[in-house]
Amino acid sequence: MSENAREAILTAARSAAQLHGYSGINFRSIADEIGIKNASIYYHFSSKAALGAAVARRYWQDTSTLLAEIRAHNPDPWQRLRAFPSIFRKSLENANRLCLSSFMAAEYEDLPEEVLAEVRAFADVNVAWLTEALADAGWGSAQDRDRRARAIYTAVAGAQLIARSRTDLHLFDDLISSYQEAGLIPA
Amino acid sequence: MSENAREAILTAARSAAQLHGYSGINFRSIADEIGIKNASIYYHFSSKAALGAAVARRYWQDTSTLLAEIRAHNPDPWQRLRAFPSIFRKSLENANRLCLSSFMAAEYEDLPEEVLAEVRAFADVNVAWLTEALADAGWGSAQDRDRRARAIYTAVAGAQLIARSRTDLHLFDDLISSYQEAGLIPA
DNA sequence: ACCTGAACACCGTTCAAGT
DNA sequence: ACCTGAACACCGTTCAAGT
Repeated sequence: MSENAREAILTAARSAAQLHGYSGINFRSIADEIGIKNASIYYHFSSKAALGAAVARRYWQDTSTLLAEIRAHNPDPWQRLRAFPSIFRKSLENANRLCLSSFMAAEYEDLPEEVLAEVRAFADVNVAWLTEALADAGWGSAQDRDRRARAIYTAVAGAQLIARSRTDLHLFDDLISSYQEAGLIPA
Repeated sequence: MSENAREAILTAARSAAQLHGYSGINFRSIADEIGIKNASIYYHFSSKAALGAAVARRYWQDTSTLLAEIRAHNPDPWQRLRAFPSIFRKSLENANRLCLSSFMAAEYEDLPEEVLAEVRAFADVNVAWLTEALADAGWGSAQDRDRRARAIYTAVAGAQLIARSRTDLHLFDDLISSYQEAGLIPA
């Protein structure tokens, strides 16, 4: 049960964090969910900060894997750029969940530094992936690509946030289409 | 002290909410700050939900006033569109505060319905103002304008969220410039 | 009309104690 | 090695009580 308990805690904490944020990670609820006592969580994670950092680290690592799969399945860089928003869409499809990193960006003032570092890593992974796709597409200069990659990531994260507040997947799709029509996301 | 206490509570709660969210509105801290006891807040607001709704309502009303001033000072609709992001920039300048509505959009799952209604009103006010500016500029069809207004509002809110997580005003300016260069914000 | 103290169930955290 | 019970200071909320 040792490795299993640790994994079960991580899974439950991530699910809670995408719904309620870092501040909404509740040790008693998580413990109940996986059938241990809340004090037991401290055997696996030294503090809420440590648990939060572990959740955020695992989150960007999983996202990095997903992005690598999209890259592997889509040799055409333009297709990759079109596929990028699908990761954010999947969160909304999954019980209206928000990107963990967006939630934690909002909670910036209350986050321990070790958690913040992982939040920044998530953004970096996404921006690097987009930059590479733009480069493969032969789009713009190196500096232009970095700027545009940040703009795309930011706008898509914003679309997820706003669509969530209306529980409206169609609004998300519509915002992404608008970005594409406007030329923000090259197509 | 009666009207003053109510106003003082609203001001302190708004400040806290832009830094820590709805869940971070703390009755004991607010009471300390304005020199009353936490139980006294319930004389002015029947619950945390009622206080949160009052804060969010006041917030979109104040924003609506600010937007009207920008409109009054900028007869040129293109100038108005360029000025729009300045409201979100001011929040960041003010101790890295986030748009209350963005924070509450993240907290969607934990918000009482009466608070959510005010969050939606904030987005509506912003989108309506942008739609009007696009119309005055003779930009697109009525349907295009509504879609584009939503996209601009969403992307700017996203830029504020991401720039906040790096405490980086320059990043905010850079993202807005990218939006303009990409043509998302007509210039 | 406006405010307070004391109590409630709830949080993260600690720690000595169990197996 | 892994888990627990009991305690701590903290939260939103209630309510009877003060002026």
